[in-house]
Amino acid sequence: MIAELKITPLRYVLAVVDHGGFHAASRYLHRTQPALSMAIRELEGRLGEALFEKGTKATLTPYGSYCLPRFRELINQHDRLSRELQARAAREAGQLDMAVVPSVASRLMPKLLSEFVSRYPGIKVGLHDGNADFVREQVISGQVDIGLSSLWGSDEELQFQPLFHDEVGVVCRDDHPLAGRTSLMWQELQGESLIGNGTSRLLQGTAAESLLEMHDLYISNMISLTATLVAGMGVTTLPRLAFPQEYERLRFIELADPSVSREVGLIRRKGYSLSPAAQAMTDFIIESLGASGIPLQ
Amino acid sequence: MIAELKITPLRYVLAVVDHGGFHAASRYLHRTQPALSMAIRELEGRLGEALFEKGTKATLTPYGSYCLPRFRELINQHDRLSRELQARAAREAGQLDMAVVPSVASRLMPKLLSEFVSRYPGIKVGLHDGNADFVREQVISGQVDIGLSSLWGSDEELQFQPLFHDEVGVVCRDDHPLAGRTSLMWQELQGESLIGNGTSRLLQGTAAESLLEMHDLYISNMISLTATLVAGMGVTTLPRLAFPQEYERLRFIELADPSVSREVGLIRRKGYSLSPAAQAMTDFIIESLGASGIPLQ
DNA sequence: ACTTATGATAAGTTTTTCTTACCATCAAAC
DNA sequence: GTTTGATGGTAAGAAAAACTTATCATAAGT
Repeated sequence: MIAELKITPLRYVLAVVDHGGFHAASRYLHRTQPALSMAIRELEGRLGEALFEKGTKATLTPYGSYCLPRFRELINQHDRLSRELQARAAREAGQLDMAVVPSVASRLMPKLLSEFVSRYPGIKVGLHDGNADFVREQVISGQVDIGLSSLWGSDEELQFQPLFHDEVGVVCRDDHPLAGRTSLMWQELQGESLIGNGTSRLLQGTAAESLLEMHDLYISNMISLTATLVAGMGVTTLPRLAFPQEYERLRFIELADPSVSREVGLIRRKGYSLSPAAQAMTDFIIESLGASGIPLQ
Repeated sequence: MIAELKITPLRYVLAVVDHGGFHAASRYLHRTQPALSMAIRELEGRLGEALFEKGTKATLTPYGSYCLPRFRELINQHDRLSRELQARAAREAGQLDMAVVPSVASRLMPKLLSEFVSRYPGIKVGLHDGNADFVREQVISGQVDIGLSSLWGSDEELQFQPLFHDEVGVVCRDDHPLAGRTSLMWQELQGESLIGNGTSRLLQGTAAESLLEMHDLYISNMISLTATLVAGMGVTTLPRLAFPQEYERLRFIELADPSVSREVGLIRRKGYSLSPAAQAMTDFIIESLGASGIPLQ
């Protein structure tokens, strides 16, 4: 038979000792003195030994003296835990990991993260980037709490919350014949040296699908792709967010017909709720991107 | 505001997880299922975050998964403490120190202790021996829990529980003229070479008091005293318990007139209660010595 | 479709905890 | 020496908490 030591009576014992009496302790605890007497007597009954001497003064027995620091220790452990768990629930502490596609990582996350950490100083964020399949995999396996990417088709295991549309356009060097245009139709790309990349599958199922067959070159790595474009070896299609602004010689021209876009949104496991920290990030992202509409300049 | 996490609802959470559901857990805990539902819901309210998913299955949320091992840890600490304190109260564990005079240490304690440790296998005993003043000092200062000695006069700080009378007699070598006697009167010691020792003050206030003035020699150390007696350099007075039986050539002769004795008993601090272990020892000693009457053979 | 699980909810009961009111004891103050 | 103001303990009833019974809605198994 193991006695259930409730935390409250232990606190009463500490208070009586610390304040030197039942009355003083009762004032401190906002309880009446008999409440303490009875609770402590109850505790003594459970333990099978008196904690306080019978006399008029509130003096500990040797057994009580032995118990006191142990009570204090248990209470401290309790309070520490309670505080920690409450802090997590209140988003004042915690940890979250998210997986995002590179375009989001480089164009969206810097500003988002800096605002997030200043709003939630206690939360630690882990950011992992990779292509859409990587993001999907990480979310499904539970390696990360949430993902930021686009999803093709519906997924049984995932829940997708759309955030914004990212229009696909053509990227070429500034001396290319099409470079000065603000928009164009897919037919105008006939005969161009078109380079495929990881986002090319966005064209599948659109009027521009036949462009996919024109690929002489397929480059998945973004650095290689841009270097190739800068070298003037061809053009490619990219969502606007994935267009690397930092290259002066590259131009982005909207694809007006057909209008092709990917839908970027939050990805999470279906049927699972989020950790408080991940929920905070989710709410924060929806609030940030939802309010400002299109997130890019 | 720090939330008070009661131990019982934490146990409920563990049971639900361990048994894979509220119903299974309720059977295990001998509670009804709504009791668990409500208690856990209450706990979730305190923490400010759900522990279980809302769906039909009893699945932990990520927050719940985070909490679970911490709940388990707190409960383990609680149980360990509860068990330990109860074991002490039940005298199944603990520690006690006692101070005794050398005669008690060598003649009484060996048997007493061996019986005590077999009766209370969990209790550790520390035995410290010294003269009556040492015992008194150790008890008053709280260095030891109890003392076994005789007390002269009443002491404000000490409580004395008499156990038995220890008669004073004369000790001499087997070739001494008095050696064959079974009892004698103090006058018969006139002219003898009387050696004083730590117990000589027992004669104070008795008819034999004048013997104290006859001391040519005073030897406090027992080994030295016996060596001197064995050397035939004189006689001394000792309580029977202090008479060292292991010396073949020494004889103990009762002092019939006046009959002088010391009262040996338990000494403890007045107004303080004993630790469970010390109480066990006290009870044991009273039971052992009280029943058998005179403890010596 | 029917049965049998699951957990949630509502109302009422039991148990626990606390307060009010009072008592006994002790110590310092008048 | 009595009085006063502390101390803590006790008893009865009120308030709060925990639990049970009864019932429901929903999902999964047959």
